[in-house]
Amino acid sequence: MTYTARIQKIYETLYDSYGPQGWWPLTRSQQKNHAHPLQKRGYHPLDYSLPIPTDHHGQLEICIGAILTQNTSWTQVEKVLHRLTELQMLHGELLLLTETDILKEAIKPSGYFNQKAKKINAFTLFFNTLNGRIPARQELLDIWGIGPETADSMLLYAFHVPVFVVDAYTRRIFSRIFYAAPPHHLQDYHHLQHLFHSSYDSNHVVFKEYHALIVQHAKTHCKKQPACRACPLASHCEYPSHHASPMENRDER
DNA sequence: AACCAGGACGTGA
DNA sequence: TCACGTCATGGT
Repeated sequence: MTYTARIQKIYETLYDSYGPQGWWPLTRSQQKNHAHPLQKRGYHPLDYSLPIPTDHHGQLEICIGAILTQNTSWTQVEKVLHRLTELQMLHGELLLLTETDILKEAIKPSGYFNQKAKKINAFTLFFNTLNGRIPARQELLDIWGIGPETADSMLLYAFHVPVFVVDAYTRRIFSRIFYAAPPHHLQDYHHLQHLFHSSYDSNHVVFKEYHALIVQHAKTHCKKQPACRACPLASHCEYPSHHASPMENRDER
């Protein structure tokens, strides 16, 4: 079985198991149609058109969220985004007028507030020059504080550019799935990204859903200490789960 | 009470 | 290039 076929099969399985994820969450997204009853606020499953290109506020919110969530849990970022919304600070111009100390205080719950305030400022300066234009990937990477994952998250979820987002979860899950016969350079961002790009033809819908499903799967089953019991990917995975947890750190102590 | 969370940057070899 | 230290808060 080719890697492409496996990548595609794994996507189908994840989608069947967890369903459409409705990423990226937007605080102001009012879902049209009748949404699923117990759906979390802000998520918009099966609506891949959000944010619409003229919704600069939504675009900015996603980009700021992408910066804030660097090495930080999303629940902390949600708190900050709601604080920023109530303070009416999620606007490109107002954000730059805000005192640095005020901004730092507002984003404190999401951690790294000194670095992230600087990153938000650097990005907002650039964002305000866009005027609705879609940025090039390299333009984003040239901004201080924006690396490959943050840039691709912005491109995919705020601007609907078909790029696959690789994160720590992606590496963890697929280093286990390809445990026995790993593709070369599985740890490298762009090599891993290419594996997904070559499996789909610039499909922003699949890329949005796939990354979100990976996050969901990493949180429920493929955790740092894996919970392989009832794992939906068990039949696709080469990781030797049966002697996983107790023996893993046997050389410690 | 360590460990983890939707990374990126600066440094030295 | 690349491994490693640093950045910070809150939840488990």
